[in-house]
Amino acid sequence: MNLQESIRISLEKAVETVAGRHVEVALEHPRLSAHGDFTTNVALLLGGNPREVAEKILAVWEKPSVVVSADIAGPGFINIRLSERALLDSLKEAFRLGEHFGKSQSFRKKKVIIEYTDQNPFKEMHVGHLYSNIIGESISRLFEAGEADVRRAIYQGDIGLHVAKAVWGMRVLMEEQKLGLEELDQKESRERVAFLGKAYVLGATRFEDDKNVQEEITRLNKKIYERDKEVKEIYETGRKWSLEDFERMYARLGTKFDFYYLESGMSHKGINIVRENLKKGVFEESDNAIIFPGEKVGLHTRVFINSLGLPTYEAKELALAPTKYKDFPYDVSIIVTGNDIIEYFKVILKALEKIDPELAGKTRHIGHGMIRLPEGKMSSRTGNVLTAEWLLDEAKKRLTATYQEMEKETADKVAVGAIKYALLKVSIGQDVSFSFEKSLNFEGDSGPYIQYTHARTQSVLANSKQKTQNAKLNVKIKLNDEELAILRYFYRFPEVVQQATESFTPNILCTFLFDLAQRYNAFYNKHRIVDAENTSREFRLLLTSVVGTILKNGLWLLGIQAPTKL
RNA sequence: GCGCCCGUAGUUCAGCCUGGAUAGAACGCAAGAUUGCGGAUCUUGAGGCCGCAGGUUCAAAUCCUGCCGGGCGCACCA
Repeated sequence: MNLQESIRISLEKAVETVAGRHVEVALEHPRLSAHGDFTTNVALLLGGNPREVAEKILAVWEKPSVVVSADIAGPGFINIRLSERALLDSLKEAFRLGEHFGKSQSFRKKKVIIEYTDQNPFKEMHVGHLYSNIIGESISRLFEAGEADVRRAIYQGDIGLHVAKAVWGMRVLMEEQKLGLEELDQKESRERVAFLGKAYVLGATRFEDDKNVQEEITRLNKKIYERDKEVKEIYETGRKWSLEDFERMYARLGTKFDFYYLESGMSHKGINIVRENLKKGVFEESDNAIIFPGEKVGLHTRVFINSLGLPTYEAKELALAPTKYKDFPYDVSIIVTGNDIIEYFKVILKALEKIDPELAGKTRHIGHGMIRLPEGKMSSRTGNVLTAEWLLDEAKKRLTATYQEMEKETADKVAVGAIKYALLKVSIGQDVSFSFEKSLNFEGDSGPYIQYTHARTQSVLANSKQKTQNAKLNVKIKLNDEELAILRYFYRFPEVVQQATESFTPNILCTFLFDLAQRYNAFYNKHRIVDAENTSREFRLLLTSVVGTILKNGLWLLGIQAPTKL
């Protein structure tokens, strides 16, 4: 914000006079509002008695008019307080910007590609994929708010043993239930994928238990690779069901992909890249396989092409990077996956660094944690898999049971928002303990609470006879401490968005929105009762309008819908 | 054994990258106010050797080292 800039620059000038050299001044927002709007520890860094140094700085500082006071505190911090006028001006500025408040040009014209979700056809979306999706979508939107040119990508494992297991299971189930492909094809999308899910579990279970089945599935796997006539139709139909159902889910989640990459498309290219670089000495041969000797650089040694000459995940990943670049010459490439493959990615990036240092330098891997459900148990063996769909439906079910008057469509938005918020409010990389009770609670640090507060602002504005557009702020009014407290808080929004984007931390945005919502509710709860005397109507409406916009924009950045009525 | 991540209030988590003031929230708990309820709302409060031990620093939850405890990964699955 240029408010902050002007203070910093003038302060640096003062410091230069005192210290005789240029020193960068870091202006921070103190944790306690009693410590002012901005604070700096520059006096502590210059040497000498910090309090004396601070006094000297203050003596020569030509304060911008927005600064009303500056004090020395503690060991030598300089605490700066802004004038009411400055705070009110920032409110008006935010109001003027409206929908643009929080947006910036920080990433203007930067091309950013984000790969996330990475779920596999023939299997249902698991809660882990859901988590990846939620993070990826939010990061995409954060970059979009900075005017980056963003493309969303998904990489899907459409081939491999898991597919063969599912296809095998399909055939068995179809025979048992005397159902044909056409018949199944008529069914609803949800039923079809439930069938696929069942088929996969059957195949996976029997694969473990029965040697004959194991051989059969292995043979089937090869046939799928070769697109053998025997399996072509069933494979392609199953894949179609899967991919169609994914779209239904993406629509529900509010996400949409620009690029779809299939693992089967990377095999050939991956092999070529590895073989070429084998000659250049990037890779080595060992036990008939081609490996990357990661141990030499403190990483794991990994196989890129196995002894049968087939590319592994790593080789395909090497092919994916240039493929993406060809489709969209990016400045930044972000890949979101579970943190269990962090070590693999380090190896892949190291290999890529030797092959194409530029691409490697643009790539950033983000590993997220696992979802823990304390109220239930995880069991993938029995078919009691925790699917994303189940999680969303369960949340919706619980919500409608408690709030029976809520419209179904709204309930779904709130349920999805509740889950998204619960997952985004903790830092990426940590495991998340998910609790329905806490996530769905309309009180406390939850998605529904933010959505509720947003809806409240909209209803306040709708009920007010006075149009906010015409609201003129009487700057002569004396604001009380509460009012100032909210003003001191909300104008940091653009800064928070910026920080969340740069460091991939949507959780700080959650914290901010929650704090703001709390302050607003506390303020409003009082004044709808007391009314008029202590605060001006214009001020309340203007504030409501700005807070509403921030909550709306903030929720959008998190990928959460903001209904105007709950 | 080696590598990576984690350990903060009863619980779930921020804060650690970039060291600063009294370590913050939420839920839960306790007390009070109000109320047409054992519900709702508001106010206040209690609750912390920041895993342990060293080191660096004017200053350490934060940086470094060692240890203890937990999770994950360590060559032809993704």
